[in-house]
This record gives sequence, C-alpha cells and structure tokens, in this order.
Amino acid sequence: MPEIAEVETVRNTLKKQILNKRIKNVKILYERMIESNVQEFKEILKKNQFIDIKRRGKWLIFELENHYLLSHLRMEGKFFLKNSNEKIEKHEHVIFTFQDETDLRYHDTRKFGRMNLIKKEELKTNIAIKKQGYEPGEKELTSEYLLEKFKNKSLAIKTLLLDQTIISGLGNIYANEVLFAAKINPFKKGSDITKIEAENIVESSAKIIKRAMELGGTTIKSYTSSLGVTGRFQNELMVHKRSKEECNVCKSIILNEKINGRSTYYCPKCQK
DNA sequence: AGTGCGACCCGAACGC
DNA sequence: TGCGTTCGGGTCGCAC
Repeated sequence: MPEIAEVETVRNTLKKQILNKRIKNVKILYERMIESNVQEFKEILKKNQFIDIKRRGKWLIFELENHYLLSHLRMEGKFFLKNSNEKIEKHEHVIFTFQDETDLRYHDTRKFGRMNLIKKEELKTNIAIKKQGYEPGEKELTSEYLLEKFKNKSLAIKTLLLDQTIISGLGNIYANEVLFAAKINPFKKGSDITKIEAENIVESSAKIIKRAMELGGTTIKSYTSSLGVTGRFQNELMVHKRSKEECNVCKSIILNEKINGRSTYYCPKCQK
C-alpha cells in the first residue's frame, strides 16, 4: 500500500521522467477515477505539461501550467512510463501520451485511486489537501500538538495514527512500525497517551519515515512504486506482516489482531 | 463532536 | 479441478 514514503518515491522517480514534456493526448478508460469533469480534464491536460511534482501526505500534486492534478494512489495505484505503441493492459485506467511517443499510464487493480484537476488558486482551499495534518519530521508535529488531538479520544492509538487529519501520510505499515519503535500498545486509548509516549511517536515517526524514504519505501505484496522501482524498507520491518515470528528485540512472538477492522501487528512484551 | 460501519473494487485465499 | 464465497484495505459519507 503506498504510504508517505512510497508516494515520495513515486514523486522522485516520475520527476526524472515526465517533467516539461508536452502532452498530446489523454485517454480515460475508467471515468469514475476522475473526480472533476471528465471532458474538462481531457481538454485541459491536452497540450499541457507537468512542470513539477509536489506531495502532501499521500497526495501527489502534479503542477501544470495553470492547474494542479491531484492524485491519490489509495491501495494499489501505480504510474508506469511506457512507449505509446505498447498494448494497453487491463488495469491501466488513465493514459497521458506525450509528444515523444511515450505514455504515463496510471494502473490500479482495485480502481480505488482518484484524480482531481483543480485551478492553481484552488489548492489552498481544496478540502482533501487542507485537512491533512502534519507530516512525520515536520517541526509542527510536536508532542503538544498530538496530545491536544488525542485528548477526548477513546479510539485506539493505532486507529488515531491512521487519521490523516492528525498525522498526514501514515498507513497501516508505518503505523504498526511507529508504535513498535515508540513501545506503545496499539490498543491504548488516545486519551491515555502520555507526554513521553507522544514524544516517542514524534521521534519514531520522523526517523522511520526518513529511513523508509531513503530506501525507496516498502515493497509488499505486488506493490512496486512505479516504473519497476522496488523499495527496500521491507527488510527493516520489525512487526508488520511478521505475525508468529520472533520479535527482533525480545524474541516474543509477534501478534496480529484487528483494531477497528484493520490488521495490527505488535510485540506483546515490547508494547505493554 | 466522536464513533461505527457500509460502500467502493477485484484478486487472492479459502471452503467444499 | 473447479466453482462459489469471503476477505482486505484508504477514504468518504451517513447514521447514531
């Protein structure tokens, strides 16, 4: 699942491949993927060019001449660069063809990803972008901020780490890893999180996301970020997808239980 | 306001 | 072997 580190990897990879190439055609094979008007989407993208690629949390923000293309990969969204003459595959839903006869193709097995085209001045008022919390590693992500968000919350801390309006960019993999590093039991209620635990979340999340970005993210299941780029952070996972294996710290058996319907991995001894 | 849950999708895993 | 069923997961929208 692409989380903040995987999305950053996609951004870095695509920036080397698609900037400043003139788009000559846009094909949309699954219209529900586009949140804005489909006809307008095609007309505006045609003859346009990607000037830069930014990111907020898990959102990719493609900068065009007068617009931004917002793209969320959700579970399995991927971008591939291909020659235009290559056969269109089953799960390729949006295709941008450049003048040099190469394509940027959006591939999404589950069709969960979304794209939205907005005018540049609409970025700061865009609901999806505006409601994102702070990212791991940003100086505004402090223990005081987290404690304020966690107070009055009876939800498990694991669930709160997945709330994009609190911390922007964590998904299931890194929420599990951050709680292990911070030595916090994932079932603990938000309102019971202590100052020290909040500080640990701030430090652990920054450290883990920085390291994951350096390694190009985590490759899990069939997920590769884009253009065949494979992340290497999966070699450093301490708990995620490791149920029934030994904890690297204390040798206890890693458990897998559902919290609010989401698969949660933790060490019962290190995360009391 | 906070919380819970179905819907959106379809390949993989599972049951028989 | 093959068919049918269940499950998972990020986010939204709606119900309570």
